[in-house]
Amino acid sequence: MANNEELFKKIISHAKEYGFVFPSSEIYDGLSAVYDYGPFGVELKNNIKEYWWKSMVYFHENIVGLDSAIFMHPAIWKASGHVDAFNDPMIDNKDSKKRYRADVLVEDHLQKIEDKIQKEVVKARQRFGETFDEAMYRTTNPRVKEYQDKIDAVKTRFYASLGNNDLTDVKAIIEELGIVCPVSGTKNWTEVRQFNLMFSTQMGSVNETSDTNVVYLRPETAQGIFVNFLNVQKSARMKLPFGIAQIGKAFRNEIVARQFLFRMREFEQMEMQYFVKPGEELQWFEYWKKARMKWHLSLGIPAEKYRFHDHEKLAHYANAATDIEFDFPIGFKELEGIHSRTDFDLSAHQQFSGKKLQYYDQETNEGFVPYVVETSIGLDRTFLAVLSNAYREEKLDDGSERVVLGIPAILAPIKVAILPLIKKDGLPEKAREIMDLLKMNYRCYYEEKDTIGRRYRRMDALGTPYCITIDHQTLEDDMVTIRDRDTMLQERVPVSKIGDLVREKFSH
RNA sequence: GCGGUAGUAGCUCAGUUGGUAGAGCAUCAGCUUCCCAAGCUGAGGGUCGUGGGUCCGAAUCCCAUUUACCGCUCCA
Repeated sequence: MANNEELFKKIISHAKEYGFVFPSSEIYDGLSAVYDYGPFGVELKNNIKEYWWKSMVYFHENIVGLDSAIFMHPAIWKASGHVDAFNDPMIDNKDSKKRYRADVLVEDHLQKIEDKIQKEVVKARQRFGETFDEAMYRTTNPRVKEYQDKIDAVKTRFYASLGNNDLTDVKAIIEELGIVCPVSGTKNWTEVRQFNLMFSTQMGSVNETSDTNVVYLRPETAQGIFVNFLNVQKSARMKLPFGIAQIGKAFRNEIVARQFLFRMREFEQMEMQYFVKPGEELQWFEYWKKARMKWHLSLGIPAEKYRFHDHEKLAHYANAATDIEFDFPIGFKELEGIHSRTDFDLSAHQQFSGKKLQYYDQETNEGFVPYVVETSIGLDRTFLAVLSNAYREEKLDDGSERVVLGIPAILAPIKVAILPLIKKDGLPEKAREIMDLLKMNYRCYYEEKDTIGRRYRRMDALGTPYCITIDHQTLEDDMVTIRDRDTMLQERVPVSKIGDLVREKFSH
């Protein structure tokens, strides 16, 4: 385990040192759990996107793409359940480290006081019999009145503060009431905080803060697909079953966001929602489970790095769900989710929008709300999976060491490095000619500084699969050497064959 | 969010009981070099995470804050 922590740290610093990933806003001390992709990181990330997009959209005639906006109508998040799901004021006791809902804490306490009053009332009723006037009693008996006043004073203020989101006052009320933690028995509380996983902002006039102007940064890309279901189906003339694929940013205000790219507050998803006839969803669920695993394995990452984790407790919207987990240096963690979401989302939007979201089946002459099978993969997590799987330190036969990123060739940020053995005698000019042959189709990297060995090591550290070296002999026989990143073997080939050779190397 | 640990150059670190910052590698310029890092010469780069405080004087002591890591907690 300790070894893996070390490895994880090495990967993080390698990612920074070689221009893959930087902490966000670093010169201002950084911003927690936000990261920027550097010159080589963005290439790798784009390659992952392209590889996924092609496998989904290009390889399936019945899957089409979409790029919906990050801002969406606030009612969408009511319909999806995101607004209500996570909207409670919370408070922690510092001694017991237990977390409570602040409103529940206060209400429970008020209830306890009310219970005390009730006890007195019961006693009094026994004493006074039929003539007992409870309302009168509550306002006249000194002890009961004290309790009652306490409740009355706090109750109105409490609900007003809750309604106004005045969390400071909620905290003040907890302190004034002298509420103690049931576990630790102390009053050592943190501030009251509103936990809402959605980031919000206002649309329109900045001064207007009324609820109607609030818009959220989407916490998932899926809803953009659902609300466009009919637009896509009709405009692209899709028939069930069919899918809509989308790559895009999503935002979640995680309470604890940590572990490098694994849990970020701003992240990117690659999602595909597959619309099917009701009753067929589970067979499609199985289909996509297999298909997605196949995609992962096609990257050449060993199968033992992956596993399925079937959900036993299903979310409110699903009738089957599994995760594809990856063996990160921090352990097996979720990389992709495959969920059978039933008709939950489309039905909810149908209800909230008042618009029909049905598919009309020409064969049976009936309309119905399709069921949905979702595949949702974290782009940043895939990036991290590829990077951490690729990182290795090797001891070579001559006793020296090298750090290599064994990134699958098709995803590598730099495909080919062009290296003149020395930087004179016309070698750089020849190298540029070769670069011109390749740079239209492959991300190339030209380098003439330093000894050839050092340049090879630098390319290894970036994960460049092939280095083409130009030497004096090249000027005579028009042959270059191609050096393989993983085997470090070299072969000598004619310049005229380079195009074909490189194409062949990247074709699988 | 709570608790613990840490933050000195791009990286890895040194900095003695407080006395105005150093090494190696890396980077850049030039030389040298005909295939697997660490050849030669020179140069640039740090208000020691940030903000306050104590002191004649703070990288060093105190407080706050921020970021990262570890543990707990949370994860519709």
